Amino acid sequence: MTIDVLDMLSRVLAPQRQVLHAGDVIYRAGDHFEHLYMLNAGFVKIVKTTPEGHDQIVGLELRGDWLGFDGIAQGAYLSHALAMDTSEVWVMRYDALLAASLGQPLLLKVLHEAMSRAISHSRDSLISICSLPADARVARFLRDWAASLASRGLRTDRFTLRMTRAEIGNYLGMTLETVSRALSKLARDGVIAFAGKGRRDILVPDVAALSSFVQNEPAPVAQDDTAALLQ
Amino acid sequence: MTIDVLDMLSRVLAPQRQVLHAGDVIYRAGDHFEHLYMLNAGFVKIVKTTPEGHDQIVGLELRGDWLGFDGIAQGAYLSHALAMDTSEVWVMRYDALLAASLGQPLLLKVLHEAMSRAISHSRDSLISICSLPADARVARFLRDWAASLASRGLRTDRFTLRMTRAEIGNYLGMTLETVSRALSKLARDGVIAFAGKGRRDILVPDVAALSSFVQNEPAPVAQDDTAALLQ
DNA sequence: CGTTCGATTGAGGAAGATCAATTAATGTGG
DNA sequence: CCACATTAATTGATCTTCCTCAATCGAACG
Repeated sequence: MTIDVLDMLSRVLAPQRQVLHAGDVIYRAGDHFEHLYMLNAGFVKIVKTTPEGHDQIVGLELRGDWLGFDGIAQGAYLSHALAMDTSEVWVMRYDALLAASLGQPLLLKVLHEAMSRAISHSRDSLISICSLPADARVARFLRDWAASLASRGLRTDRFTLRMTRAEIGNYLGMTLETVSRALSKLARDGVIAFAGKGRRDILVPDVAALSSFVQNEPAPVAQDDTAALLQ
Repeated sequence: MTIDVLDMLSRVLAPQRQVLHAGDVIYRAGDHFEHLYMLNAGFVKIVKTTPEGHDQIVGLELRGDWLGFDGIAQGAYLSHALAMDTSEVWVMRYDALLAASLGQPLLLKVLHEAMSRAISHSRDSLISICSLPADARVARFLRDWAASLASRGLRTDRFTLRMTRAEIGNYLGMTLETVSRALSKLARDGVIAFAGKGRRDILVPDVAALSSFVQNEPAPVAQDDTAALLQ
């Protein structure tokens, strides 16, 4: 389905293609907003610098993902987009996109659906951080990653984390040590296994086991179950 | 500025107005998506039920805010929208909105800007939860609330929290006791004060003091400052 | 006036951060 | 190809923050 979108964009807009290498910047916070990007290959992280000067990873994007929505509101991007691997983005002027969407309602539809998904996704991240203990958060991260790969037709029983423990921890709101311990525990429990020499190649024999690990973690932090009913 | 948007929507679409009372449901997760809503008055919370069955507040909306974006992607809402006070929403069919926007590019512009802001806002919430200790998170919550009121032309030196400690804690990812302790500490430090008999009326003599409290909290949890530079 | 709900405050405990040491993988210059 | 430097990852030992449990207090309401 994301392939359809790529297809359509390619046909309707014939966008300029831009090849990137690990470390390349696609846009930076503060840059004048003019373009949206469609990631056609590779791996991109979205980073935001906090007022206190720390970097926080707020998104990890793969093929078929849009980049740059956060620039629309203020006419400037509010985050950095950085290639973490050899990647290809399609560069599209926002105004050209809007113009094209007048004659191609489907284009507007996919654009809105992508923005809607982006809202839901960041809300889900929030929920994950608020309501799951560290181990389960790491498990959920791996499960979501596997699901991401699956939706793109890639294998999910074995994949390579192309990021450091520190980056994973930053993304999930915990320290790199906690990430490492969580991964070790998951491996000890047989939910995942390591392949290769470095410990970035992950084997997931059973995605369902990962999911049930997320569920069965004892600690439901949340209170306020009456929130939906009261007031 | 949000007034302009309300103005335009009122003129262009003449939307149906719906009055709500505390506890009324605007939409529920799973409901068929058809409408977007513009909140013209009152106070609405967006709640999502986690797979584990707990409720998490993912948004608090005031006058000028849109409701329902998360329904676009899947044709069904993914969250509940609940009035927390007497409120008025304008009900707009999404397809009518799109149709109207063809002849009124400004309409599409404000719609996109609102979605863009929604993405940025939930990312900012994530950052707050990931990178600030509990006290600072509460301080930031109050500061953001004051800023929200200010942008709507309301007074910021005194306002009423129309939610319980449990709801605030749920929204901020901490327990109600921690919220209470944080508020007590802020009051002890003179950054805020309580007015009235109940402890929901907050005095903020100096918004800047709140902000500096957020900044000066000793604990920068984040590591991975090299994230933006490496790889 | 008692009941109920929300808020505060205290004491103890647990999850995870911090500090520190070790090992493994990668890269560099000789 | 090897010694050496560098970065990433693991693991352990403490320490801090915040959660949990519990008691008290206040306000609102019938």
